[in-house]
Amino acid sequence: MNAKTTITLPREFDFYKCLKFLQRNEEECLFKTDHDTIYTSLKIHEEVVPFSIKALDQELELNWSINENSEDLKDALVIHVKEWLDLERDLNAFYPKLDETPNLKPLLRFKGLRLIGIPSLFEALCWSVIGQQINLNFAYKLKNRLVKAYGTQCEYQGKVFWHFPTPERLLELDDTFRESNQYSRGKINYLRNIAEAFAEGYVSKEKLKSLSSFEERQRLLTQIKGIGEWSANYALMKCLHEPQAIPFGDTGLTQALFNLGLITDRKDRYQIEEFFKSVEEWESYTTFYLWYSLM
DNA sequence: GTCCAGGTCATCG
DNA sequence: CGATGACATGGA
Repeated sequence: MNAKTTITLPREFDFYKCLKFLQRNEEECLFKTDHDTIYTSLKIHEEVVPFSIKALDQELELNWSINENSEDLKDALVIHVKEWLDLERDLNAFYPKLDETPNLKPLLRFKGLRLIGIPSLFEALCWSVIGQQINLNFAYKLKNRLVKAYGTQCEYQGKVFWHFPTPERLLELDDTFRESNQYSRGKINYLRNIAEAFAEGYVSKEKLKSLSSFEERQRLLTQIKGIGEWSANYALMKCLHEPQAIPFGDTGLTQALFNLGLITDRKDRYQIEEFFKSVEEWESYTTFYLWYSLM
């Protein structure tokens, strides 16, 4: 049996700009897209539920298959999609900031783009480790192999995609997998460290949310070996939509800032800190728009 | 062949 | 402390 619901869209929202970001790499396996729909999955009560998100004029239409214990499935899906696509944020305070800073005006052409997140903290941290130090194409290849070896396959409306592995599954990572899949020793160790932290309950999204300051949240994450400042801030930005989470050291970020003439020395952290003072409270949104400017 | 990609850690001086 | 090298691989 099929079920559906809709989400009314906020004012500043452009589905196709978001879709372009989602379509940036063909190796992406956690969701699939076509011209107006996203196909993906959400885990609820230990069950992976595939569903679709279709863009209509004024709303998004969610579709999924009904099963026995899906009482609160609808609410969970709506909350998840709102979080993933950051639909609740009021962007009206952001665009004046871009308009006021001369070199940021080019970013106004991305109006309606939302900060596409990674609602699962575990996945966000693993993805940050996979992306460390290598180019994005290679990172997507590595993620693809990891997910297909340890994740869950889904099929919905004729599309095939995957759900990210659990921490318990990634505890199984070993040298056999490493050697045949071109992972470095470092990445495997780091992924295992993250998996351990989650399996033991030492790190969780709930725990992170209960901390009262950015510094405390950053500290909890960087206690995992393999999660440095860049990875912690990346995860805080993509998972908690933390406004002040700036992924310092990010080559894409510095490249974009340099392209727009906002910094003159790509290695000068001070210049980057100074720049971000001009977009206070919107640091992560600006970062996301800067990344988008590179696509 | 060299250098750099959505970095991090261990090991120096 | 700050500097340096290793890490796996592919593309420019």
